[in-house]
Amino acid sequence: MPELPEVETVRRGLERFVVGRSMREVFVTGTRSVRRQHPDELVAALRGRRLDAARRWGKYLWIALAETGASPGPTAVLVCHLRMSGQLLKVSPPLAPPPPHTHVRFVLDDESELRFVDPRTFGELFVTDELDQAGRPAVLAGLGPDPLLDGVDARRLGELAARRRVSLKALLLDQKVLAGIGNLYADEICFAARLRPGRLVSSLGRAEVARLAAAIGDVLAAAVAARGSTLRDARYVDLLGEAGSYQDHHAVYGRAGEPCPRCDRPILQTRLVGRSAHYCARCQR
DNA sequence: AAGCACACCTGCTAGC
DNA sequence: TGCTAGCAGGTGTGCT
Repeated sequence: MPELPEVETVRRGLERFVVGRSMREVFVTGTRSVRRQHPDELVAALRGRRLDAARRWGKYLWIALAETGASPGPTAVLVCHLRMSGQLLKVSPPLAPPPPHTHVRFVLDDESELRFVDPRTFGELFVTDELDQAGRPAVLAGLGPDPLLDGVDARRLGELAARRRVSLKALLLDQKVLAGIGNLYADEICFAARLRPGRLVSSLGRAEVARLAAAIGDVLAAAVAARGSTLRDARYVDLLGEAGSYQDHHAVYGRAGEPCPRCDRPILQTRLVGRSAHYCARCQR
């Protein structure tokens, strides 16, 4: 499931292999992946545009568009969210036929193709020209700070935690609090912070909040360095189809019954805010 | 106001 | 062996 580290890895791939190219043609099939606007509108906004930059905020990804040749036209961006099963893949010639669940194809000016593949069709693409002063899509204004781009403010986190009656798991998953953490990294962060995912956040002490803030930054940075997590069943791969390696460093996620890497007691699995949660009852309080 | 359950999907897996 | 029910989860919506 693409979360911040996976989306960041895809972004870096776009920056390296796609930025600077132009879109020769765009093909949209099906009705699910482009649903905020008519596909014709998206195609018209993209055709002939140069891909100028790749940016990210939480799990949202976008590509800044520029006119080719002539003076810079009105700035617009192509926004993408991979949700559960979305992939952006760059395929160079000779072009294999698009795999099943390929919903959008961008033909680039070097004869390569960027593809949006998404079996579960939760992911989406849209074009917008409504940007804030920092050049971010205005529709994303509700997102909280990005832990990687903005850092984690322990004081703000502590103040938020003090006045909310939710579990730590729910707080970490709330994209208005911090943007980019999903179910997998929420569990890994809780383990690194030695806090149970079910802990009520209003009960956290100052030292515990400090541990939490540090763990958020540490876990996400390590996961980005490992190019994200590719699970057995999940289909996350980077722009060129390469798997990540952070799954080899998971302490708790998907490891129910296996020994805790710190104390050897079996990892427990439970259910919290409708999600699976994994933790060590001895190491996490 | 804020927290919660549910819908949206398809592929995989456990269990019969 | 073959079928099916259940599970996986990010976000938006609607209910309590």
